[in-house]
Amino acid sequence: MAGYSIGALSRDTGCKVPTIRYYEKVGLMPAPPRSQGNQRRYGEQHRQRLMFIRHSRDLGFSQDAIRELLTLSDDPDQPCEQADAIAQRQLEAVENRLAQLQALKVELEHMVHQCKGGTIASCQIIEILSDHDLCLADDHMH
Amino acid sequence: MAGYSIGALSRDTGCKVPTIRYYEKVGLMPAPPRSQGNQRRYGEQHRQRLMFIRHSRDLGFSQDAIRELLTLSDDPDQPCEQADAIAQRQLEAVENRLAQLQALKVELEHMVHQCKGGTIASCQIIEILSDHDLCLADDHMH
DNA sequence: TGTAATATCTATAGTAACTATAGGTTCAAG
DNA sequence: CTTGAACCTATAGTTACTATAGATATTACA
Repeated sequence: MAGYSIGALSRDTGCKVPTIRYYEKVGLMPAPPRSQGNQRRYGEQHRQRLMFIRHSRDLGFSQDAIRELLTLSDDPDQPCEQADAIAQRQLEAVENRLAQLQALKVELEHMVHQCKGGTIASCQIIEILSDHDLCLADDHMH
Repeated sequence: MAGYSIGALSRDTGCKVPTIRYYEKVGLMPAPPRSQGNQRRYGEQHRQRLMFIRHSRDLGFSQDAIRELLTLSDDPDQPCEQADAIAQRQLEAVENRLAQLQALKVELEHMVHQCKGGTIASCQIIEILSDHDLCLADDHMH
């Protein structure tokens, strides 16, 4: 019986076995042929597709975005504007998240440096968390 | 009947009504007294506690971390080492995430700038996503 | 005081993106 | 041919909420 087992595919791609089955269930991966005993048998095109999915996930693309990208990549004659737009959106999201985390880091550093030991009664960390006015930026995320 | 309604508390704290009920269910907020008709009635101490929770969430603390922090703050004579440790841990997590996002941003920018329009067949975005070797850092997160 | 609009109540299910578990079957090596 | 690892399905759990449905309470206004 030719083809990778799900475990081999998993080792090959770094994607866990239950995750591969999950991707099949949600339709990111096609249902592969089965062995006589009903076990999944994958081929090269499955490996490619799974790599694409993992790489996209690593880059923070959502399942929905990946679904779009996969549909696009299945149709090589389409203009690539849409793919570009998806990537642009992702880039913007990442940039926003970066800015938020930067602000957050500053505030956490502030909290940590304020704490000089002692008891909770005088703990700046608890105090800062209790009183929004004591924090540096009024308007963190959302 | 004295006290805030859940809606008033929500407006006051910026925390959605179902979220307040949810916090009660998971034990972050205590069950408040009820009106004759079984509606929740909150007081000032509830407002304080909810603010603490929201602010902590905004800073990215997990529910578990907040639970710890709340236990600490309920016991003002404890040394504040533990609160400091929680904040430190949180700071480290934020720093790691920042580094990851930086790498990610670079790669997305690379992808986006490579794309010069055209069709999917020649689209660098799809190509980079398809072939891990084309990406800048081999080893993004996890 | 009556009524209508708004707010609240509970319980349950859904969200994203998986991970873990239980209980059973198949495969590959010795 | 046996045994242990890998595989199968189905279901439940994770985090931190959000949404829904159907019933009751409160409040504002006439």
